[in-house]
Amino acid sequence: MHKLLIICGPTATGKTSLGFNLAEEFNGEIVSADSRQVFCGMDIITGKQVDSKIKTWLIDIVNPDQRFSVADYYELAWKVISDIWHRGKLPIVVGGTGFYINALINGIETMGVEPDWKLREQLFHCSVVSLLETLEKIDPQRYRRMNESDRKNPRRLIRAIEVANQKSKIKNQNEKIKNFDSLIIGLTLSNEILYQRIDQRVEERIKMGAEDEIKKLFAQGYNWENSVLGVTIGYKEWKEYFEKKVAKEEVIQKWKFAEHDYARRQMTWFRKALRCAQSKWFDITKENCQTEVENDVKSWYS
RNA sequence: GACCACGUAGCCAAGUAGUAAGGCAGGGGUCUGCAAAACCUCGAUACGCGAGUGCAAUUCUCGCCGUGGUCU
Repeated sequence: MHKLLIICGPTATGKTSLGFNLAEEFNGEIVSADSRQVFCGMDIITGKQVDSKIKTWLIDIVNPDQRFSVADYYELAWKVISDIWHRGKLPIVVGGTGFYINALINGIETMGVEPDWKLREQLFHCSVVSLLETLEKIDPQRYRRMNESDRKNPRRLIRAIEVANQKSKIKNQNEKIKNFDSLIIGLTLSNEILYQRIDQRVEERIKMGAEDEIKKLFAQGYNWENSVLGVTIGYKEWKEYFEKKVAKEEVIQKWKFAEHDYARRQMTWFRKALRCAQSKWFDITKENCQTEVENDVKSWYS
């Protein structure tokens, strides 16, 4: 059976470096699972890393003003993975976007129901209550399945209505499930140290020219509204700075906090994912972490 | 040294004679085509110290300490 290695974990845990090492050792290629590194020109702030010897796929594949979603990721990622398999190499999925990784492994049943942008725009102005009423009317089952959190989430409600409108397009789950042997490696460490690492990395990115990167993107015609910049950590925090409303120090602090928050959300995702599949956590602050991972992969791969 | 102001959770910050908003930070969670998004949820027994008046003080009075400012 084909093998698929997956490396996940919150930001700033060294997933990419580990990926490169393992790729070298096991004749692999990297398949990125990162919802922001797909965008061209967003390099420093999203933390893109390249290795001259190791091929990395699914980085720099669209422009910041183009739409990209899990569905796109799913299609592309499987295409790439199949290709790597055909060439007799090991695909190593590396990334922090839990949603993408989860979709890749388990498939998405409503995939195939494309976004109805007209509908979305229409419903955008509706209150949560009226969205709920609409959904309850057209798809009571879905309504009942939703939890407290999702019922108050307009974005999810709108999507649910969108799906309900095109129910016939929901694909059979089985079609989407691929057959492969996967090993998931999760990287962790205590929040305290993780936050220190994040803060340090933010400082480094500023030194590397984060501010200039944003200016360059502006110069290319991208702005907070027409691109993904306005909803991306490390970029959106600068908005008020460029509007001369806040000092740079404040931007930096907000950026750090946003990364902490993001790391926490990533962890809740991975905690769940790693509970079921064939997977294992590694504490990167442990001395022999790297060796342990290598041994695990070795015994799984052979 | 004198005068004035202030002293509320890790930080910022409201407020009241009957034991106290909110924000940030922090923790937990949701998740099936925007996911670095969007959304849900949870704390902490915080009113500088001492005395006085009051049924009752964080809230009033006095003293002390601390911080900031003004003045000679």
